[in-house]
Amino acid sequence: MPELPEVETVKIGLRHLLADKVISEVSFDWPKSFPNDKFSTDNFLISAKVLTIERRGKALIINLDSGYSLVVHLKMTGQLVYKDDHERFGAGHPNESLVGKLPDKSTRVVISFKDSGQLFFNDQRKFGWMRLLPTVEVPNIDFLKKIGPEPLEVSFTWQVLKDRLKRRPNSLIKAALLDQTVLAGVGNIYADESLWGAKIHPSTRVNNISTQKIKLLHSAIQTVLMLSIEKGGSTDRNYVDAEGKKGSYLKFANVFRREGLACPRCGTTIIKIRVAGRGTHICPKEQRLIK
DNA sequence: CACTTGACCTGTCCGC
DNA sequence: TGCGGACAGGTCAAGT
Repeated sequence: MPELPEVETVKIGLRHLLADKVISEVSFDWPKSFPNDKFSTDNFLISAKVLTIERRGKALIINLDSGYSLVVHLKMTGQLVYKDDHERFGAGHPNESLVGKLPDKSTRVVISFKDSGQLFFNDQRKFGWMRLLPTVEVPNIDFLKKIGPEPLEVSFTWQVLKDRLKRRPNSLIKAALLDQTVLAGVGNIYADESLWGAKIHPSTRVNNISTQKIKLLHSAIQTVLMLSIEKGGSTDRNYVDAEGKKGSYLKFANVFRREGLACPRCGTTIIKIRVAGRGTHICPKEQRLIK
């Protein structure tokens, strides 16, 4: 589920919704979703105020004035949704269906705030996690320690992409793009969309991709990610933003989940194949495999 | 060592 | 309707 554009959208939403909020209570039902002890939560979560919220790859970091941070990874089906106590959504309101019914059976963690409001961490498949740890330790957790560069930073040039891909010279390009240590934030949707943009077959070995194609791929990754952030991300099944709203990028997608439909460039029927163990969407005419 | 495959979970959809 | 199996946006550990 949430890839870079979705997590970025959640981040932007939470920055407004949680600004200066003070935590009053936390509850959780599934230890793997929130593996923290009572001592830490009592001393560094309860009564702490939200300072800043950042994103690194697909991880979200909520910094508190207690010197601790909440690090969240939504994995496939995670949601971070804020609900104000006084808000009441009527029938037909876009938020009514989800936010009005929270908590529900997928709710793993509830964080309540002093004046008003609650933050719900929902996660149907229970792959996601939220961890409370000292802010200075955040960069040292395994996931963030090994993660690659942010693809939307100005420092992320095509040469950087080329260098990063050299770490996996014999991998299929799709597997390399999904590897968070190569670059941060690209998942299955945006890998497919970017490879279509650059007209590269996802099973092409990294070694066999020309510099010219790397440049095209670099540009396609940035274009696709920026467009998706503009559209509030992609909602395929579960994803919603911090207000419970769906993202609309998939209306603009070129190949992802469009098998059987026409390639927007050439009209050839898009097919779905399996690459690197993942469902993969391509235009079979434009994305030819070069061995 | 580089790379690929299963495991972690729940829910939905599709064929019989 | 019911049941089994495949599949779903991610990341590790364990396998080759």
